[in-house]
Order: sequence, then structure tokens, then C-alpha cells
Amino acid sequence: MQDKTTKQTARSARGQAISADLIAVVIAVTNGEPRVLTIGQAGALPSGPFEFGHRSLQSGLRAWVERQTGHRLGYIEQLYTFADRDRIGDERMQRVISISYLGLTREEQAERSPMHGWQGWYNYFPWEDHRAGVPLMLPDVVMPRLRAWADEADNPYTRHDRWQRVAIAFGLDDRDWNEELALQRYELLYEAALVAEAVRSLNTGGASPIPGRPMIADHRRILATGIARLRTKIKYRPVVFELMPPIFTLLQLQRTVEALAGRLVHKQNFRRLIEQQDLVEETGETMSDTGGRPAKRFRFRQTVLAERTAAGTKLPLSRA
Amino acid sequence: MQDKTTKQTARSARGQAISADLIAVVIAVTNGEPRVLTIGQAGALPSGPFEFGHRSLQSGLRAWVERQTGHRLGYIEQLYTFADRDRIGDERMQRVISISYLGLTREEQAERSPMHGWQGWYNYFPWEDHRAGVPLMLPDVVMPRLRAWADEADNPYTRHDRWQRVAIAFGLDDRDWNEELALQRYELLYEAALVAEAVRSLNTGGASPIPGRPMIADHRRILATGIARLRTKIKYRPVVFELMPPIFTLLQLQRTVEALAGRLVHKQNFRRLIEQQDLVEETGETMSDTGGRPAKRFRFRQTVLAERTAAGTKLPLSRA
DNA sequence: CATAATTATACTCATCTGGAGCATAATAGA
DNA sequence: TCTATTATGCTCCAGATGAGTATAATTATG
Repeated sequence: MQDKTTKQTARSARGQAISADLIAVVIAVTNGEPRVLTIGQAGALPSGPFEFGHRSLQSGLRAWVERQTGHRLGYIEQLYTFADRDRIGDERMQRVISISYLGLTREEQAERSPMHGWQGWYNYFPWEDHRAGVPLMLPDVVMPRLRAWADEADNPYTRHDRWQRVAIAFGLDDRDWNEELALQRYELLYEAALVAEAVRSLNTGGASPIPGRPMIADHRRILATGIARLRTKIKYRPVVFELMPPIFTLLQLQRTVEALAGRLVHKQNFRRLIEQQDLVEETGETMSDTGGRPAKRFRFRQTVLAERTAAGTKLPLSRA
Repeated sequence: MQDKTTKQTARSARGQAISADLIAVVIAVTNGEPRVLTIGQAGALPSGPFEFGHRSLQSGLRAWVERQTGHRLGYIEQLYTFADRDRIGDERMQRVISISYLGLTREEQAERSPMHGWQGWYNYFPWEDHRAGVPLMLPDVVMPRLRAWADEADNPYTRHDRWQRVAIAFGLDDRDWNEELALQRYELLYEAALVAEAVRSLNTGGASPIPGRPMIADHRRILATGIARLRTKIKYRPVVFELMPPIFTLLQLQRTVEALAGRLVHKQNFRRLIEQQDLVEETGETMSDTGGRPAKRFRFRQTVLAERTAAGTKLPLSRA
């Protein structure tokens, strides 16, 4: 009886025809700059429809990225799935589900292919790079306009709510800047119609967008999702190594982390953290063209991968 | 030129017809027992196809859960999206994408509807409840069979790899039990064909499954995904409160956390943690039918929700 | 009513961890 | 040789965390 309910509903499902798009946020870090793999005029992420022939979502994604950019993906993980109303097919309106993935690689491979481009991700999010201090555009351009946006609300509660969200996302008052909130910041800027995509779709004429390169459809939002995820993840899983060459110095590793986080790290403490976790081992060689004392070279200890994949966070557990 | 490439591939997408299923893992905690909302003979999760009329994936999911169980969802978050080969339509083979969500609620509401059932989640995963110590079935049944599974591999590397994965997932040797690895454990048990679903689909005759109620298709795996996600999340976001009544004592809160984590918590430290984070405030009343000294009653401070939604983990940052 | 059992709370203590900064070492370049 | 720059080793301190001790306030029981 109850089983029937289930089956019937499931059956009606098959009638609806929809399509699914696979979208990839592929990241690499070169010369201390995080980059994202793009296609077209660097205004789009590699993507393509999930097809019948694909063995799985992942393999479909790999196929599309390879076809469009010549780049072969290594590590990938799912980001998010959504189905917006405004995503429309060609002739008739048709529902499209977008399934996005985050991929990590080293840039070098397949660098030759002409159909792809690695773009510094801070071109799309200039307000996210705090390595050289707070970007001037924040106090000079972004904050005033967000302030104005908050104030323009009729309802005082809305005003307060808007401003509080801004304060949290951008670390105002005595709050710290939290690099993990990249997505929330982009969404706020979109809501406030300060990014080109919002002006475009909301048709909010007049105001010009703040600096930062736009992308087609919602690709920039997807990129922001990937950045936020990666910034969170590097803190509890050794994923940075997916972006590193086989051999590296601790400073190179540090620069990579800083590039991703968009902020600086305390050098000595960074080394302590890495070493005490047994994440790396010395190769024995040193590297001397560092401009100072030669640095020891390290390699990632594959061994820990299995163990560290499992992490764990805090709870006042009892051992008994 | 490159833009064309994008558009063309996007276009070819529309031809493929696939369907998408929405699947819900809805959790509540009653009397210190975590429960999941099921339909049918308690062997399935609420689910249904994503339809053209649905405003979004989320609203489609809410509609299905409400129709099938009479339960109105509050907090929900996306879990995972997958597209298995073996998921087949009625007549012809058709691709189905499954999009799963985690929902948190209080059981009370709509308790009356006859078409639904709240099932203790440890019925499905008896090896996951370590509140009363390590379940006997682990040393008595599960571990020996996992050991045998590891040993039956021809390749010594495979043997070692299998056993290492088991050791990590189940906290052997000097490792701690990590409650967050619920999904990995289920997947290992599936791989070793120790759960009914695996025996069913792999057609591995003979061996009987270990204790633990099975579900249809991959619903139990999805449930495991939800459990793992929730166990991880309660540690850095105040989501537990979605499961609590408006007013509660600290012990009730603790019992809820313990129910989810499947392990005990140090009482004094738990209170310290909660209080120092300003997550709750006293109502002024006390509750005296606790069997001992009356307990103060608390309520969740909605105020912190906005702030705490943003969290942050560790990195040796520098403030300069 | 006295005592036991049970739950609530307040504190103390020993570690561990993370943020900062000082000091020294080892090179290249002026 | 002196200076600038990067690499490394160590120390300090404060706050967070795991455990355990000591009371307080009720209910259940004999």
C-alpha cells in the first residue's frame, strides 16, 4: 500500500525530460597565482551536457574538460547542483540541472593546447586578494556602495539585516576578514547589483559594476563556490599537494597556500604545522636560487594520504 | 570562435533526455534517539522526480516529502548528486540523476499522518552506536568478516590496502573511533558484500549479511551520507538546534548531540563549550522532573545564527 | 526523616595548540 | 666586508581542551 505510493510517484518521474550540464572549476597555482581554467574569451568555465554515453558524472566531466581544453583532470570533487528557473534551452523552455565540480591540477600539463586559458582567479574577484593588505577597492568602492544598498531599503529591519550581512561577510567592525566567505560575498554583491551579471539579468540600469571580470551565466558564482570550498578544505585535508610539483620547498608550499587563501601566513608557524603533521619528507637536496640561504627540498608523503583523508574536528568527547 | 565551441556543446545537450530524482534524508531526535523519516515499509526514503512545475530543487523536495509523509521541512541542505548506471526507467533504459538532501526537524509536527514512519537510524547502522561502548557485533561479527575479506584478496598489496582501509575506518590498532566515517564504513561493508544491498546486487550468494536493516536501491548509502555529514557539521555549525524544542535543558541538548555522534560527551566540558560560545540563554525557569537537582532551562539565541553561520578553521595566519 | 541515588554546576589542573617574535644560519650581491 | 634576503630553530604566552574533584539541590526509598 505504502509501497505503491512510492512506485507511482517514481513512475511519473520518467515522463519529464530535462537535461544536465556538467561544469568544471579547475584550479592550478603557478608563480604564486591561483588560476582557473577557462574557455572562450575567458568568460566561461569548461562545461557540457551529461550524455547517455558517459559512465558517470565524473567521467562525463573529465571528457568535456579534456575535449574543450586538452587538459586531463586528476583530483576532482563535487561542488553543488542547482536548477535555476532562468536556465533555458534553445527553442522551447526546458529545465537544465547544473552539476558543478572542483578540480585540482598542476598547470604545466597540456599547456600547449590553444583552446584554453588559465586566468588568475583574482581577476574575477579582485576584492578577495588580501595578501598585500586590504585591497583599496574595498574601502574606496565596494563598502560605500554596499552601505548605500543597505540604506536604500525602506524597511528598517531590512536595512539592519542587510548591513549585518555585509559586516559579517566583509569582516567589518571588530570582526576578522574570513577568506572562506568568498561565496557569500559574491552573492551579496550580486544581490546589491554591484556585479555585471546582476546588472545584466536584473536589468538594473544606471549603476556601473565594481571592478572584477564577469563570466557568462552563473559561472562566476560557481567559481566563487569552488574558491570558498577550496579555502575551507585546505585547512583540514592535504589537498594543496594536488597543486604542487613533486618536489618543492616549504616556502613554495606556503606561497601556494597563501595564494589560495588570499592572505599571508606566519612562516615559522606554517613550517611547524606542516612538519609536525608528517605531511612531507626531505629529499636531501637543497635549492639555492632562492635569493638567500638555500632551502631544503621536500616531497609529499603519499603514505599519509589514506590516514589524513579521515580527519575530525572538535567535540568535548570522553575517552571512557 | 571559441565562444562558438561553447554554445555548440551546450546545444547538443538539450537533445539528451534524462530525469532527476530528489531524495530526502530527514532527521529528528526524540528521547535521545536519532530517527529518519521513511516511507513504505520503512525501507525507503521520501523521494520523487524533479518536475517541471517545481520552482527549484529544494522546493521540489519539500513538495515530495510533504506529499509522501505529511511532514513540512524546515532546514535543508544538499548532500550529493550521482548518476548510476544501474538506475533504470520503466520500459526503456533511461538515465536517472539522484539529488539528495539532508533535512533537520523536530519529530512532533505532523506526527499523525499514517503514511510515514520515523525509524531509529541505528536500526540501519547498528555498528554506529558507541554510546554504550563498542557494539558487540563489531568484534564478534563485523571485524572477523572484514578480516576474511581482506585476506581473500590474491594480491598482497590489495590485502594490505583493504586491511588498512578497514583499520582506519573502524579505528583499529591505536587509532580512535571516528564517528564521522560512517559513510566510509558503510561503503567498506558494501564492498566486502557484508550488507544485504551488496549481496542483492552483486549476487554474491552464500554469506548472510551482518545485522542492520537494509533499504531499497541505494537509500541506505544516502542515509549514511547524511549521517556522516551531520556528524561532521554539528561540530562547527549550530545545527543541533534545528532538532531541539524551543526550550531545553543542557542535558537534553547533550543527549541530542550524543545521539547523533553515537558517542558520549564529557558533561562539564560540554556545558563550558556551549556557554562560552553564547549559543544559549537562560529562560529563568527550571525543570525539576529530571530525577535530580532541577536544571535551568535554556533557549537558543537566534542572534548568533547569522554570525556563527560563518565559522572558520585553522591556518597559521598572521594578523599583520 | 535520614540516607542513597541522581542530576546540576562550579572549579581546578595539566596539556596541547596556535599566534608572535627573537636569534642564528647560509647565501648572493654590492 | 657589509647588507639584504631567505631558511630554520626555539621560546613565550594565552586560550582551548580533556579530565577529574567538590558541592548543591532534588527525588526515591527504607
